[in-house]
Amino acid sequence: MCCVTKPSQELLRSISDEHVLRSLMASRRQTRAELAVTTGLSKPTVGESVRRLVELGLVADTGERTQGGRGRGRVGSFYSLADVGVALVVMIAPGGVTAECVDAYGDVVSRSHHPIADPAEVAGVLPVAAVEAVAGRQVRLAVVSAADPVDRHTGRLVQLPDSPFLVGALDPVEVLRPFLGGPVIVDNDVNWAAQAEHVASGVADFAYLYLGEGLGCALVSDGEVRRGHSGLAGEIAHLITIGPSGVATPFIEVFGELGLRQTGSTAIDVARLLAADDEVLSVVARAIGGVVTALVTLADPAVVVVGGPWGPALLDLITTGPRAVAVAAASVREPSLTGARADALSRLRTALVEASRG
Amino acid sequence: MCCVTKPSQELLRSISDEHVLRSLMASRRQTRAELAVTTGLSKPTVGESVRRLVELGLVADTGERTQGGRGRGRVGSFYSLADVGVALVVMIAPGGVTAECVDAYGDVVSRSHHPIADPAEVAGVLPVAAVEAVAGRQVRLAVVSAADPVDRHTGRLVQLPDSPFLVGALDPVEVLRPFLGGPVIVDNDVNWAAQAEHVASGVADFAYLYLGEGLGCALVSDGEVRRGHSGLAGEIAHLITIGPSGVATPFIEVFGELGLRQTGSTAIDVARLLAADDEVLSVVARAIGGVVTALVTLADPAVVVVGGPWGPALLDLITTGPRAVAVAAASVREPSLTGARADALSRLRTALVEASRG
DNA sequence: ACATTCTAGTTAGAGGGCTTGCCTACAAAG
DNA sequence: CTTTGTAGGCAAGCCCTCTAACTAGAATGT
Repeated sequence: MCCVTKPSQELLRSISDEHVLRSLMASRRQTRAELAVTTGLSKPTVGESVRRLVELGLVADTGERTQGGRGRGRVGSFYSLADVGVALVVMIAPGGVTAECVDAYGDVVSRSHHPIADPAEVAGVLPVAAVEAVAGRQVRLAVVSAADPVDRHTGRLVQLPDSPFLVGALDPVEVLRPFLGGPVIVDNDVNWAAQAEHVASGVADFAYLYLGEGLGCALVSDGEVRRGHSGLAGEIAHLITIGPSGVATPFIEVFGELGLRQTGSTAIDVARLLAADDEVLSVVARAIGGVVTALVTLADPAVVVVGGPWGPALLDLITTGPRAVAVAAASVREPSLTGARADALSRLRTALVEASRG
Repeated sequence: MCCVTKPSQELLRSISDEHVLRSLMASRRQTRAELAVTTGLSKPTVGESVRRLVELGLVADTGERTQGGRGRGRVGSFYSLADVGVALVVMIAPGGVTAECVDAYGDVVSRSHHPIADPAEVAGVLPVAAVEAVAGRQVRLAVVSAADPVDRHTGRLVQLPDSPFLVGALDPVEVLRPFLGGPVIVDNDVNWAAQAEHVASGVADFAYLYLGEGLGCALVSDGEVRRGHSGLAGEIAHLITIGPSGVATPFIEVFGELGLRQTGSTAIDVARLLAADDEVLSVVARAIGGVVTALVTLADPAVVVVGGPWGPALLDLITTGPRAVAVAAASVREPSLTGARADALSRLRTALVEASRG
């Protein structure tokens, strides 16, 4: 079903250009001869493609010449991507806002972090972090991770009944629009964390269970994070599970009944939970077991990855219901940022390829 | 990311051929001039493409000539797909086995149905139904719907603990292999039913809840049925929900506690359930509500479609938990067969396009 | 009866992209 | 100073698609 486009010479040309561009992204600084080898195209074709891409401003002669210890032979010109723009990666968490710029090679070229004490500061800090990270660079798109549910269509943070609202009401699309000339992609931090685990592990079907101040979950099916109709997939606070007395109870209320929620908030008190005695923890684990059973029966994951501040600590207590499924602790550090960064890189590269098509 | 292939003239040619082939599938019997219009290609290009496809045996001159009341002008030759093979669609249900052949136009060209009284008869009846439907035709692939969980990798029917095993142990791939020269795709009837609803409604994200002798569910995310790692996604019999007394209980056991399971079997007694009084039905509905809450929180569907022998009857009693989500009765008739047929057609067409690439 | 009109299909040529093969430029090694 | 080996350019050929013009042939109209 691939390529529903019309057959034309222009299509061939753009495919050649894509090969050259992606090869330069994979290893910068290549001569035309090297490009011909890495892309599998012929030398004249690569020469033409490079000429076009230089003219478009996407590729530039670095000025460097070969001969650097590569034996005899005529000097060659090194080409690399021109100053072609970056992707902005933003992580909005209750503890602070982080902004990064990633270039098409996947390198983080700038970074800015602002701790905050109160969610209300986000609106003020976000533009500051963004402007510091951007620092005048051309930004082609932005990818945002936020610690709250995200509306898939608008990109706004939404508050669900009775679930902790850590970051607070915010429209990242609107706030970031002045900094860039492209799309702003917003998603939940748990979804990005799952994306990072997916990239790291290569597993196509798994569930990511996040246990922290908030309760979240992400589902990866057929190699993609599935966000659902509104982007609220995995908001498991109200999933029915086994309560302390055995009565069917919404997941989040289990913590209320156990006195493990922060006073005056819907968030879970992580410190108190980790300090709880074995009896309480076994009740918590049984509730988690009910949630994992739902994950397993509905999504059939190859593995349930558990992350978050207190999730991995209870790993050994978690059962998966009647079907035996592996349970593992999350392995990626800074998972949300890593996942968002990976997505930003992939989108930036695709955007450049699109740009080469005019 | 489309088209990672090498740029070559052959690629253009194959794209042209694909356009011509798919146009002939959409409306058979076209002259070269009509094909040029429908595909958007030029007349000489279409002429060459048709010549190649005729040579490959995929397209044939029908012998018919135009002039049928279409005014003056030179007579043209009508072309259509040659005798190019069919797809076999098989539905294996507790009540019987149905086999159909579908051609590349989407027409059912043959059909055979064999009722059975006992699941043990499937193994004997399946080859008979298949041979009757096939009747000597060239079969390029088979798509099978079975009323039991299907192992995604082997295509075998698997028995899960304590869930009704309606069709019984069977390896449809092995049984059907003698009848065809291509792949055999096997999946759960509920997944196919969801596929049919997806085609009919066009909704990209929804859940399909099947309530019959067995309990099943299918999830459609981003426009595809998601089967999970082993193909067991949606096997909800053991999902924890609200039991008759309020205690957290596996879904299937709710029916056991209410005395609604068939004696000596794990299946639900549909007749008795439909005849039950309101109090029992409200308990059932509350249990379903727990399941739907799990569906909604985990998958975030745009709508929950309810199908099966007794599902739609309880439609008004079903609640969706804290998030309001539409609940609707399934609308497609013969949903499993329809969904399997649609998939078979799509695969057959793709197979023919592949064949044109040699 | 014969010219007109209109459509199906073919032919000719141009444009352009990719490849192979060969050539030039040029630096390091001997 | 010659040899060797690499970067890059040039020319020819192939082949795919397109446009434009042309041929074939039947219905219409006078």
